[in-house]
Amino acid sequence: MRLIVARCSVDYTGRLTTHLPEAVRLIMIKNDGGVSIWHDGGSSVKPQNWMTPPTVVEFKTDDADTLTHMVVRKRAGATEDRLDIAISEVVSDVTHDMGEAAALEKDGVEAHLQELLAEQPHWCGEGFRLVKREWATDIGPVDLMCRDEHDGWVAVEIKRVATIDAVEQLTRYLERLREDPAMADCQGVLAAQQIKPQARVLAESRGMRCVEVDLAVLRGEREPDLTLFLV
Amino acid sequence: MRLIVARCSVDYTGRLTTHLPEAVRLIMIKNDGGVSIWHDGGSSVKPQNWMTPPTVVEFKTDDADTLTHMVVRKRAGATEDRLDIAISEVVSDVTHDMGEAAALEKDGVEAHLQELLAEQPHWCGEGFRLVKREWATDIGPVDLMCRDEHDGWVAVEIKRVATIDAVEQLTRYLERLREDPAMADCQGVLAAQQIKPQARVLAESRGMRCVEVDLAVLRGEREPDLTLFLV
DNA sequence: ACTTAGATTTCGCCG
DNA sequence: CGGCGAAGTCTAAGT
Repeated sequence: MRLIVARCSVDYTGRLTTHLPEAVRLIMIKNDGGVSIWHDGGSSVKPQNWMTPPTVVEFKTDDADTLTHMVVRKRAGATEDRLDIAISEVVSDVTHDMGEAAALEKDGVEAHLQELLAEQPHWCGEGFRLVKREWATDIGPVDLMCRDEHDGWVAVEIKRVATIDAVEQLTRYLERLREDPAMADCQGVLAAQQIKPQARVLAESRGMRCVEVDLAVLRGEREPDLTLFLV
Repeated sequence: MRLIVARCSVDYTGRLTTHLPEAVRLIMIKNDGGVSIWHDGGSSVKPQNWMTPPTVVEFKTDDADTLTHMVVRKRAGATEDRLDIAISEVVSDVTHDMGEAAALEKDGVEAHLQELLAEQPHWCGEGFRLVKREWATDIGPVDLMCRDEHDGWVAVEIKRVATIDAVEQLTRYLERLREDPAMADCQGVLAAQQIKPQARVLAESRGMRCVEVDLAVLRGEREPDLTLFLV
């Protein structure tokens, strides 16, 4: 990884056009050709400009061998994406070998939530039993297909954060499932760690039930809130 | 901006839990408290771990004054987000003053497309006249509200790339608008630089018209394709 | 190769 | 401050 701190201005042309006035910035160049440009202000997680691999990076120097321009190019279909970096002063220029990649291990994303709810479907509704995870339909898989206490079919859509899009998605699944006479009265449940108010309103107006689930409770790390039962 | 290159392992607990095995990485620390952690492999634009401001960053050193741990904390509602960085070797540790911020100037995003179509609504349909941009409904604003050559209402949804979500969005707007008897026969138009095939099929099955627009033509930089008229 | 859906999405606007 | 829509979204998985 090469890290250049330099006073520079940057122009990008590609999907859109942008310009960055001259300032001191960090230019991060990865071995795979990925380039990102950072300033101390602004976002901590999103660069001011960038180009993802595969790229061709060209360095231009003056007579004194000082870096004066960088051009980063990428083929983007018929046209070309281009990052032009004009450098007026190099403050620092170092390269570090970081060795091989070490992947990030995650726990607690939507897939994990689905596993836990598949094991404990009763959190989706009283007496629910799991029939199948990832129940295939021709418009995509239903996260959980269950039967309720009266043996009725229930399609469960799982999100970490449920927005109006999740309601639309579940609506499409239910429309399709109910075309089968055997599932004509299939119910819908939206299960999420967080359900946005508008999503809840839309879901309930369409007769779906909404369930907010707590990851810690699902993992058995914490008891569910018993207040309601104690009153 | 402080740039630390170090052999380290990282644990994050917050919205989810992650672990990064030991490797040499770049730790970028901004003056506002934002922290991001980078490796040479993987994404060029997204850090392996990060924490956005406001944060509290704590540096721990051993007897020889060598950096051994960093803890980055952030209040996140009731709980706390935490980034634990265990450092076994510091390769480099430099700080650069980058001066004041320099904002990014953009051109060519959806807002720009909307401006151009608002000025030249005939690209959305023969004889269209603009009534209002950002026509408010209680489920969000309609991009353009127009009247067609027969004085009929038309709701226009604008996207850079139109997917099935854009069709759903326009469908919701039309449902809501048509509840008003005066707009009971309001039509829908989906205008975009690119319309995905599945979105086009769904839109047309719902009686919406689809229009692909060319930014260069809208800007008057290029003549529309005249082939059809010359044949 | 293309499409779909998730993301610690992030970011910005508007109420 | 919360919700919603856009993003040069990016990225991984499935077809």
